[in-house]
Amino acid sequence: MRTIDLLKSKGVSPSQQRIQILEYLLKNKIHPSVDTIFQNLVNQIPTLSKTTVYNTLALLREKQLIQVIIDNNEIRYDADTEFHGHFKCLECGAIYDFPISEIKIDISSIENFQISEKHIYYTGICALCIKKKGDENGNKT
Amino acid sequence: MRTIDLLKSKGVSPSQQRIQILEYLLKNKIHPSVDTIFQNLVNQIPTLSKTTVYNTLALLREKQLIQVIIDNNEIRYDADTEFHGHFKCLECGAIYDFPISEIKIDISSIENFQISEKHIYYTGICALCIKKKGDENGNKT
DNA sequence: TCCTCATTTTGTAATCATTACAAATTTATA
DNA sequence: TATAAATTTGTAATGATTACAAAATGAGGA
Repeated sequence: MRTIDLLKSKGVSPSQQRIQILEYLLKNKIHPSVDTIFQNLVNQIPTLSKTTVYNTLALLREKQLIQVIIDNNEIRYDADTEFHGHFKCLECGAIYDFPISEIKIDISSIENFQISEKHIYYTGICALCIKKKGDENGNKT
Repeated sequence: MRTIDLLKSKGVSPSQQRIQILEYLLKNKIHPSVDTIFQNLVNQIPTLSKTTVYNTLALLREKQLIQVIIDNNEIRYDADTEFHGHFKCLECGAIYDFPISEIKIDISSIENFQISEKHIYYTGICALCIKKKGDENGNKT
């Protein structure tokens, strides 16, 4: 589906800014921050304001066209709205996706609760960074 | 185990500030923020500085004596280090614990990754707030 | 086409949690 | 007691996010 129709299907009028921001997220699956999105789009839309990026992302989130990753210092964005987990590498800062096939929770403690968002967020060191560190140590002596 | 021994067992020298902060978390299972902790302890330790609270919590987290809940606007703290999920009510702000009996992830995408923290964070509206809202609507007309 | 109203965008100025940093205090050790 | 190390403290940044009002844009009717 075209980005315009995606927006329309959720009742969002497709302004240039909204189209470009959503399109950026659909094409760049790097879980960018507000600042990354802004820096990458301000070339194409020279008048773009960071407030617009904030406003638009809040709207897209509300309409469930995107989901957010609550990171330590900032929020990162993901156009993949399927339920999945995120892994943040504390070394290089990259955020990886990983699938979740099943999660069993004892529902009794939050029975009758109305759930709106589910976040699965792991932190640690990714394989690339572990290897990099190992190599560095190996080169010593 | 006494709080002092708990600290010692992880190699943390048990200063008054550290004892009181950890003890506060052990006794008040409300997932408090830095500010809540500070406000509640400054009566007992009049010289207490917010920086100390930050420093201490970072230390306790590093030593795995506590875990953190990465909330939208701030970090909240939990002395229960067992793996479990958190539910944040967007209406009243309370954070509930819930047990997780099993979580199956397709490990292949993050194979050989070194995991240090796992966060399971749901948001929505808790049963109390749903009921409250229902009652309010019922009282109308 | 022009006018008017509603929507969207923009820029600036707050807000607020967190961090940086260096001085002051406390504790441990010789 | 004297000295060094560890801990605490206060103040000043930092930086993401929000508030808010003005400016720009777009839709619909006369």
